[in-house]
Amino acid sequence: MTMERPGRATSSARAAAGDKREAILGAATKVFAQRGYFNSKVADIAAAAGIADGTVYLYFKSKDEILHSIFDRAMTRFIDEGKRELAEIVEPDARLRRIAELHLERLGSDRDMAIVFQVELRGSTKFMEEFSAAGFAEYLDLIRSAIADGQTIGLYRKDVKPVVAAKMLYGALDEMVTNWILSKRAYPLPPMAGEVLKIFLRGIRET
Amino acid sequence: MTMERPGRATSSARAAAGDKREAILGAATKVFAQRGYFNSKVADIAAAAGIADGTVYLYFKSKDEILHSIFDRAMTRFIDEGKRELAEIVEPDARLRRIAELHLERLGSDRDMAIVFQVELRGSTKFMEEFSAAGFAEYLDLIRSAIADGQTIGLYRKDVKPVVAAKMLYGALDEMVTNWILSKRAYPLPPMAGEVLKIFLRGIRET
Amino acid sequence: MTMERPGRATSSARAAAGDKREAILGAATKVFAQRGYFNSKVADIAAAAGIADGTVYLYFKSKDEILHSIFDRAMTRFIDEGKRELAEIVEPDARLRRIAELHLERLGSDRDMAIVFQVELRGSTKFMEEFSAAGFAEYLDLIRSAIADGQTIGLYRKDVKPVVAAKMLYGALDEMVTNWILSKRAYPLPPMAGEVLKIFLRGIRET
Amino acid sequence: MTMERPGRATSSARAAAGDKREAILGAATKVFAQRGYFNSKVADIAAAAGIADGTVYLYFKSKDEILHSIFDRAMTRFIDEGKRELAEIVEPDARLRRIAELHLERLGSDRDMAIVFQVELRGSTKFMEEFSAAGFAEYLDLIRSAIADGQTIGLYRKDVKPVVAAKMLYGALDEMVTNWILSKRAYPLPPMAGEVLKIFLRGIRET
DNA sequence: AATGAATGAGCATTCATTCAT
DNA sequence: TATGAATGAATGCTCATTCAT
Repeated sequence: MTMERPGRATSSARAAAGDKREAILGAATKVFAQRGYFNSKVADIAAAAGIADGTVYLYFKSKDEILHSIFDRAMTRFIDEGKRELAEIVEPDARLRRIAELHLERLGSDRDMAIVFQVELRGSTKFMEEFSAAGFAEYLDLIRSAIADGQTIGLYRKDVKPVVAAKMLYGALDEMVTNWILSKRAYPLPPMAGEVLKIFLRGIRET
Repeated sequence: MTMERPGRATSSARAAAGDKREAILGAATKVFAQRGYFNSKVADIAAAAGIADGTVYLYFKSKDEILHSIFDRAMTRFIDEGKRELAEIVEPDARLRRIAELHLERLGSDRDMAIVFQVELRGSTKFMEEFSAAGFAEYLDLIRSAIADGQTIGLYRKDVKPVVAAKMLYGALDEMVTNWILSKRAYPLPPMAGEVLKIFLRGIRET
Repeated sequence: MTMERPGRATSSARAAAGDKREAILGAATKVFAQRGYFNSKVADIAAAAGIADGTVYLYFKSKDEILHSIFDRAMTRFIDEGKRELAEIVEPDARLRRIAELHLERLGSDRDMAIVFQVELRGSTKFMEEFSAAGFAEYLDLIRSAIADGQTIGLYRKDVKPVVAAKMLYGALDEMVTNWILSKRAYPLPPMAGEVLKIFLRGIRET
Repeated sequence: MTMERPGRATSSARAAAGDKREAILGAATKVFAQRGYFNSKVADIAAAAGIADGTVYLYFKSKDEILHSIFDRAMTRFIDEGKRELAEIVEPDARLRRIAELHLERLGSDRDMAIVFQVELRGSTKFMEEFSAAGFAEYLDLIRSAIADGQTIGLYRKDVKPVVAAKMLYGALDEMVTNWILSKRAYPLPPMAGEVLKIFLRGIRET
């Protein structure tokens, strides 16, 4: 990683700017996941990224901004991918299923990232409020509208509030992730989507 | 205040000691809720409790132990109350309903405590693991067994795993609390129990 | 300094608060004089005062505040003493002479303090402006009014502007101090007052 | 800009080098005057000079050397000009007058330079000592010898020490400059020379 | 000569914890 | 028990300087 063959040094150095930012973000994700945000030193992150302490500040204004960037980057990716994946799915059941699967696939594919999302990002009301205001509201609305659509076409019960049902599904998925993180056993997370939906969809289905 | 007549010193001191311990715990809950665990100074807690900084260490070994004690105290109370309340309820639906209600009533009645539980206690995997190992497992099992009972008597579907269903219900309730905390509007939390169960119970019911 | 005989421990501890503040101010004056404000570490000051680093912050909010306090303390003392000394002197020549003597006596009696005043306090326009606005204006006015008085009674020439003459005297005294500080030879500063006045008073005297 | 035809490279580069050195010195004077030496970053200077940070080090060994160079350059200019201007003036009064005028003209014509001289160069005893040893001694001697000459020809009092009188004049002029820098009002500095001399020359004149 | 990304030593300040009274 | 002054380890961030290109 540090040593490069001479012949490739130039192209490698050129790509370095973006790479280094990514390296810091990756290192920070790992470090935050292991020690927690407040217990992580900037020096730890720099060391994990293989750079000098001061270099961190060429790419981020503060330790706090690193945490925010981890969140922003992941959220942007997640929402972009989500929109693309859901673009052609109109059937409510299918949409909710895809949402749930994506949720667990995404977080289940990167344990460190998941830990940061489930644990570190919640360590302060300040951040949670920002999180709420940012991507979360949009995400929750995605679920809510699918449920509302299902009600419109008579697929789902009209006596449940779509917002509440959406929060419920989100909360259930969220709990699956948290449990997976804390579990000592290593099991695949995505299959839990089916388990949750088995109950949830029956619960909101019109009889 | 410092000097007591010998004859009464012991009992009085004991009562005072308990009171002061409670005062610190209460003050800490408020302070942690407002500023977050890592941003709270022991001096803040002492000031809020109306005592000197050093006195805190006569009752707690460290700042960390205060957080733990807040959790332990609340969890003990919650579980005790839960056991008492649920002692005579055997019907699964009713048990789950009572559990959900208690969950939201308890946290909905003390916003600061709720913030500490929903936010601060999750700021570190270390604590979450301890939390998991401690009361949470027991709590989750309470839900799980009610569901298993429901399956046994043919009330609930046998194709859902009780553990998963239990986590799902817990996650849903948990999300209701988190949303309530972060919401700018002040609404009563307990009624959300009904909303959640409306979906959940239908979702696990045998048809 | 650290060890006290038991019998005096209490009163010593009681006096400690004021003493410690003084100790820090004294230590800082010495350290600033030796290394310069910007090159002095708070740790240096603490060490020189025989206390722990953090203790400094129990008495001062910042390194900057220490410098300000050195100035304030000295200025207050100087002005108080000046007012007292000058209270009964009305004759302009005598007043100017006493002012000049006090100026050089005061700074000549504490070389470190003098260095801080002549060198460190001038290392920034910011501080010089504050200095200007604070005691300096008052001090200069003391000189100015003595000269103006002299003009009124026909002792001093009316074709010189009192403000300019005042600045001139101040500048001359100031230069004596600066030269004294930088000089390798150790000579008494106060006698320079006579030398300066020999020229100055003749310069402004009505013929 | 970087590539030059071989034939012209040397002279062109040499000129550019000198220009760039000047540019850095000019930029540094402005920056130091505004923010103070210790609060100025080398990056600020480079930016103000329109060059890259690293380029500064092709012309100066350190930040400190820049300050020294500013001083050296100005002092050399000042002394050269002084010698030229004073070459044909032998009459003591006239010499002192010309010295005072030059002093105030020079500093009064470049406020940033004046600030650096009056404020920044005095922020450390170390520098002041060097300053003393360098041009200042020579400058002071210029004044002193003029006064001594005046004594020899019976123009000035013999009971004043030429060195003290020289310091006094210097101190007075210096104070005029400092006051001018700190003043919020913008007034011409050179006329103050006359005001100062009006008093000073009378003060040293033989009666 | 010029660049500017990278370095890493350096430091003011905070705050959990201790302990003499 | 209670106090609160004192401690000193800990750390985010800055910035003069270097050096590969």
